[in-house]
Amino acid sequence: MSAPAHRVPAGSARERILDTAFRLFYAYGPRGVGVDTVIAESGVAKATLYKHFPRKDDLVLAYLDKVDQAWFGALRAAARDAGDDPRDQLVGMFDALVGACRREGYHGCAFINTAAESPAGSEVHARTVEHKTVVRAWVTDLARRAGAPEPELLARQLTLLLDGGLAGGVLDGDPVIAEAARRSARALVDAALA
Amino acid sequence: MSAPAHRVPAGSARERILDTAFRLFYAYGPRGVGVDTVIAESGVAKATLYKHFPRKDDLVLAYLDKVDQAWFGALRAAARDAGDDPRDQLVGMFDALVGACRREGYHGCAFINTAAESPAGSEVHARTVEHKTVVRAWVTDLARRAGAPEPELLARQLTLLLDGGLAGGVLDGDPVIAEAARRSARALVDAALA
DNA sequence: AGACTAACAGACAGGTCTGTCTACTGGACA
DNA sequence: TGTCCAGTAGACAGACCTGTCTGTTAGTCT
Repeated sequence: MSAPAHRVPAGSARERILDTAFRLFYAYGPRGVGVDTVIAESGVAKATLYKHFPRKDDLVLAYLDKVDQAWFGALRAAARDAGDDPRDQLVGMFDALVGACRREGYHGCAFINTAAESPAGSEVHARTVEHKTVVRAWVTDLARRAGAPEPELLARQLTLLLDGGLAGGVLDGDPVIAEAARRSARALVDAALA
Repeated sequence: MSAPAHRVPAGSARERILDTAFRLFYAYGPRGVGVDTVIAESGVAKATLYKHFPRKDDLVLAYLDKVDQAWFGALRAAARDAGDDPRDQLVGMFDALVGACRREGYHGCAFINTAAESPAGSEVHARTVEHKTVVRAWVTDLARRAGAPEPELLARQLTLLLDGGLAGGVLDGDPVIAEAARRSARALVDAALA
């Protein structure tokens, strides 16, 4: 079960690279950060980086997977914290957005930002679509359990608000945006389940 | 009043450059298009481009101004077409989003896309904030005239929907997104003015 | 005719980027 | 002791990018 002991710090180089890439890519966008910078900041040799991530794109995709885990996790945690009623959970997930806005270095949606600088048919694009689809499916399920007559529509409306709140974050992380999104969510949920 | 006749085709070179930049920048992002490409596609000499736009950034800013005119113009036109009631205009402006989604080559919000690939304190960023502020001020005015008790909040909520709809456009121009935004707008306007 | 101006054509410098390659280091295992 | 392996260090090729500069062409005004 335990990782082979002779393999030094269990992939520490890979993790250092990915952590550094996460930080830099989010702050400046993948295109705005050269591999040399990632190498320098993570204190790793170039050959090591290219061994773990043969193309820079592989590193970008790994970065997006990391973002997906973090963001989707935050959404589910916020929904869970809102109680047992799916109706409250649909609104409560917006606390993840409020929290994100408050975080130092908040810079909007990593997926949208990355997709914006990637060619149309790229893997990055596909991965982003996949992420958005998974999140929306989860929200749709929540809406269905809340008893919404048109769960797909409500999910679409709520994810639209999420995207809008995240997109605006590229400019400033004003929490008033997240609050407005939260209040919109409440109004839409109430209207759908009236 | 008329432009000096001796000045050949009235800045045709400048316009050709700007039109080409508009098309290419929107499709691939300013960073994804080199000045050499703009030169080649607009059939202009390099010196001519750099005469009209001393730095590439100047061209990017001119591009954003063009986008601002087009998009803000489309929003106002859609609102105007919705009738005289400010309440209907607040919802009607979403027809601009529906129209944009349907357009060939639709690729989301040029401002957000460009801001996503620009450093934090850049002129591009400032111009984007300015654009969003102007649009929101206009929506706020509409909300006030519609009699909303909290026009700033309603405007924030509606522009959030606009941004969300536009942001999602980087991935696909599914008109169902714009329709969902429109229906959200109706629900939010009704809820605010109930 | 002469001066001016807008634009064309394209070489060039200097920098950055990705990705490859060689040579070396030190620990783990047989 | 010898082999393997992950990692370090850094040179290098080749592409691309911005911005500058030189020289030429053609039309317009005086």
